[in-house]
Amino acid sequence: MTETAQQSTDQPNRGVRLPRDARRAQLLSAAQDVFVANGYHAAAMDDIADRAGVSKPVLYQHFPGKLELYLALLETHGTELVSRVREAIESNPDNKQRVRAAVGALYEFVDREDQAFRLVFESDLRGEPAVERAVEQASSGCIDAVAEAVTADAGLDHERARLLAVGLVGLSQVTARDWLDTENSISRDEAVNLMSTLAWKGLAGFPMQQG
Amino acid sequence: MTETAQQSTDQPNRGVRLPRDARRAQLLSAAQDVFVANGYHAAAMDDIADRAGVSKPVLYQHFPGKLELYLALLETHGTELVSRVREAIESNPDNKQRVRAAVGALYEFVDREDQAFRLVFESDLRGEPAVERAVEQASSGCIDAVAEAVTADAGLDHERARLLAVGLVGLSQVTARDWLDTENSISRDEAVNLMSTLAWKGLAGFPMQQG
DNA sequence: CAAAATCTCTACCGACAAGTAAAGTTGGGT
DNA sequence: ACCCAACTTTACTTGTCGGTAGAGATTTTG
Repeated sequence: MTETAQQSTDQPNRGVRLPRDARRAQLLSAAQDVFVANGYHAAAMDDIADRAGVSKPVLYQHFPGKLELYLALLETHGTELVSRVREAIESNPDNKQRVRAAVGALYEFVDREDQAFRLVFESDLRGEPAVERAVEQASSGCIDAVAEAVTADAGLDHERARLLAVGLVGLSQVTARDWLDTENSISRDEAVNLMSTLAWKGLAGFPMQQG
Repeated sequence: MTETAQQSTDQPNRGVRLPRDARRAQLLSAAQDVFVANGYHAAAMDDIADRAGVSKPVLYQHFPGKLELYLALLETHGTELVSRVREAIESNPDNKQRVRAAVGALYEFVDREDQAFRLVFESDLRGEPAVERAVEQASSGCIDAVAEAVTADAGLDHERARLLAVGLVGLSQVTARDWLDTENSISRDEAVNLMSTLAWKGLAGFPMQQG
């Protein structure tokens, strides 16, 4: 039994009091649903409060404003993603399998039920430094993780290795989103296989190319 | 005394009448600057009018609303991009050079002075069907062009070829943007070389993989 | 040179959403 | 059972921005 049950569409539990942590978690969850569905701008604080079965001031007792609420989600999922990618890479000895694991981690993140990736990869809030920083942090976290693994193997200097890493992460991210949009598509495993093979074969061209 | 000579402080041409087409073009240019700099939401119609040295009602005599103005730019640059990619592919006989030309076209587009790519690749307007359609059209236009070239060469079925094409386009697009952000970086040509090599070597792994 | 048509500007309206103050309500401690 | 404290809610304020009406200027035409 989930004591912090979500109020999806109706609000049967309006008025019930929750411990502070549970309430905060519930608000975050509701906010995520609304932000994912509508984007930052179209998401109204009223919508979020309604979704949580709560009124607006309650929201403002837990978060100082809309931006902070958004940032809390963004940072959580950003670091989450970076962790998953790092784990995937570090828990595999072989470099080829590392690439596959990294691509797999990206796909898994995109395939999550809560669609958290839309916050990180499709944020519609621009010009806000804190947001750009959070997104940049997630992005460069993944890139650095891949770049480290690639540098040694491909025998490239840091700058070029990083560009390759950017390519691999971008490739995974974009294809993962496309794969998700294409409903009746091939299985996730096969998509990951295709992409990691593409990446690996591509990388294989480089040591001899440079040295 | 009552000279309205204040005109020349910011916008020297304030008050000057222009033929309809010229005015429209100027407005589009101003709008692009503002949309690129601030994104859709933060761009105010007043800003655009000011930037064009014109007042707001003039804007509304040429475009029925903010959305239509935005769409006009989006569609123009979207089709422009697709054309460039198609040209790049079709004007090269060799498949390897086709890949390089396609990647080069993406980089060129991103490297344009007016930064039009930010409208197509970083649009912060979501939920508006017309916008999603325009972006989708640009995206799929590029993808299809690449997919056609890839299908024959790699001996893959349509679905997998398309996924690969998505990967190549995504790879180019993401790395191009990253390359642009990294000021003191390697030259565009070398970046294009790196990426198209990565793509080509990666693709080379596929005919034998499947057949 | 004068008058009208046309273009442009200043000033305004209304909608919408973030954030808040004060009233109302519920539950826990004694 | 009662009262206090914390939690919730209703209802409001405020600021911003898309869009518009009517006044003012300028070029063209008779």
